[in-house]
Amino acid sequence: MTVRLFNTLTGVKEEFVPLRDDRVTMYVCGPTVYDHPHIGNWRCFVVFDTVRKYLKYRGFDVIYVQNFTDVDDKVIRKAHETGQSPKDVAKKYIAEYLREATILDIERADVHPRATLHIDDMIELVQRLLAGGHAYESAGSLYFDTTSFPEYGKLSKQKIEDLQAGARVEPDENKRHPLDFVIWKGHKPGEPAWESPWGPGRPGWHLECSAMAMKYLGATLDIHAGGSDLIFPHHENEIAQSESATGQKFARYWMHNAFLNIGGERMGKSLGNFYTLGELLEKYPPDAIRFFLLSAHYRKPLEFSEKALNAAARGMSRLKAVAGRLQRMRLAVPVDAPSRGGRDTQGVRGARRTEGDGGKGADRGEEEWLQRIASSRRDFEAYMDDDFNTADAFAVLFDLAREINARFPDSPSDALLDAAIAFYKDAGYVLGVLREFRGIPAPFSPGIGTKVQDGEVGRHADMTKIVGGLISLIVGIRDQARKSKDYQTADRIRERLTDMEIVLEDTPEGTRWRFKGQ
RNA sequence: GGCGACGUAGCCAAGUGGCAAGGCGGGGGUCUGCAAAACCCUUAUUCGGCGGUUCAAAUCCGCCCGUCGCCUCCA
Repeated sequence: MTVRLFNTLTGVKEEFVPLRDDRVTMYVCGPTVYDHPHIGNWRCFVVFDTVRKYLKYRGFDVIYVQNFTDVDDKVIRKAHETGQSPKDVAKKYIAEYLREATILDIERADVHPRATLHIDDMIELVQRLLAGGHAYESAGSLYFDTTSFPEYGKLSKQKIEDLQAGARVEPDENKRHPLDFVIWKGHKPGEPAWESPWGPGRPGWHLECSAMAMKYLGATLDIHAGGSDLIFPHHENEIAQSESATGQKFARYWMHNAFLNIGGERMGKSLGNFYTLGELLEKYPPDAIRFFLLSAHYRKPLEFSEKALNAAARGMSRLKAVAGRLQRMRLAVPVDAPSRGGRDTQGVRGARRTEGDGGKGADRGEEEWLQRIASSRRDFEAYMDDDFNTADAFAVLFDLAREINARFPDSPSDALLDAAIAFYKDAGYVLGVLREFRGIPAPFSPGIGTKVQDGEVGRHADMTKIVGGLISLIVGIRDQARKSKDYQTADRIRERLTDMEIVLEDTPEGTRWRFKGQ
């Protein structure tokens, strides 16, 4: 099987074949660093992080580039509003982006180029366009001449005439054609400017992606991705510029994600109907948020609601629980009395008893279980191969989880446990969930109620330890009460802890506690 | 006006020709000192509406209704 993906350029699902054997070059349009991204923005970053990871899982060496737009109208406006320099604004929000991306288990790009550090590359690109007759100077600015690129409109499937018809483009006297776009803006007072052969100014928005993508990934990239709002004009313009300059195809596969909706409408900064990651993290664990963002196919709109987030959190909780069980089985040392094989399978016997003999409960042998794990992995791959169907991929994890909870062997072989654990770890890596299970420490524990703040990380780690110790102490006291049949006291303690979102579970192996949702 | 999506159970959502995934929620059980967790059973004879093609359609075609996005900064 091979990976198939929907290519916006051709409008169909295609087999994915990278230009160079096992190497994939991928460019994803990154954030404009003037504020925190909202959760709708994060959908894009999470989706393409997942694409990247799956391609890596598939054995491709992925070179992933994601830019930071650190000079544009919004950055400049923010700077004026806050009395900072545009540079400081960008610096702050780049740091914020990277911190929040880590929380969502988004891997660092191989290169995170910043527009302001690539002015020379952009000037060079403008010069090539000028030399090729694709650009012209007008009133101190430089424009791309869209009529010089016959294929203009091929990505958005628009005809130049149609675009003109409805466009509410404010007439720019300096443009020869309404669709022409600025590639170099002449200097205006109060704006940052760089020297250029055409005098001081700053780069146009579309130019940076072309220049930086080609600088790090070559004239032709395998995958170029972004939100579907970027199809036109941003990506259309990138194609026009890049292909006019190089004469080569700019990107072979274009991928675009659909929006996150709220109340049926697109979540957006300007509409004010957005949630930031920080807000959601106060109520939901990061992998629940990530699961939610991947619970619909990336090309379909996804409806945001707290209800949906809650559902995702509960679901993730189940997945984490089964992963935890597998891990405890793997780590368990056989100190228990041999007569009691059941390690963490409480309820299993009862379930079997009530099941009667419907056949469903028939025990599988070791070999059959290994095959079952293998078939889950195959299903997972088949769904991901099909244009990254994360919704179905998650369904595979849930199906297997139920079976494991219901009737996994009491004494599985190491090989079987390893196979099950490896599958959940691999799938968890690709989908960006089950972080603790994968051995990656959580950036923070939401249940403790401490917000992640710069400089507080160390202190918070101590708090985690202290709180954990205190809970264990209280749980120990409660267990004493239970042993002496003082259930009134035991229940009171449990109720109080439950009120604090600390869940107690009495099992044959003793009492376990966890934060709600964990 | 041009281009492009979407409408599947209470909610989120997969499925694009062969008897409707998965998650959450609801109902009923098992287990438990009681819980929690887990498991079992159950919860859409039906996929916006009406026609058509087909042995067979949520899936293809046509029309209609409704919602949304892009065409302007926007993930």
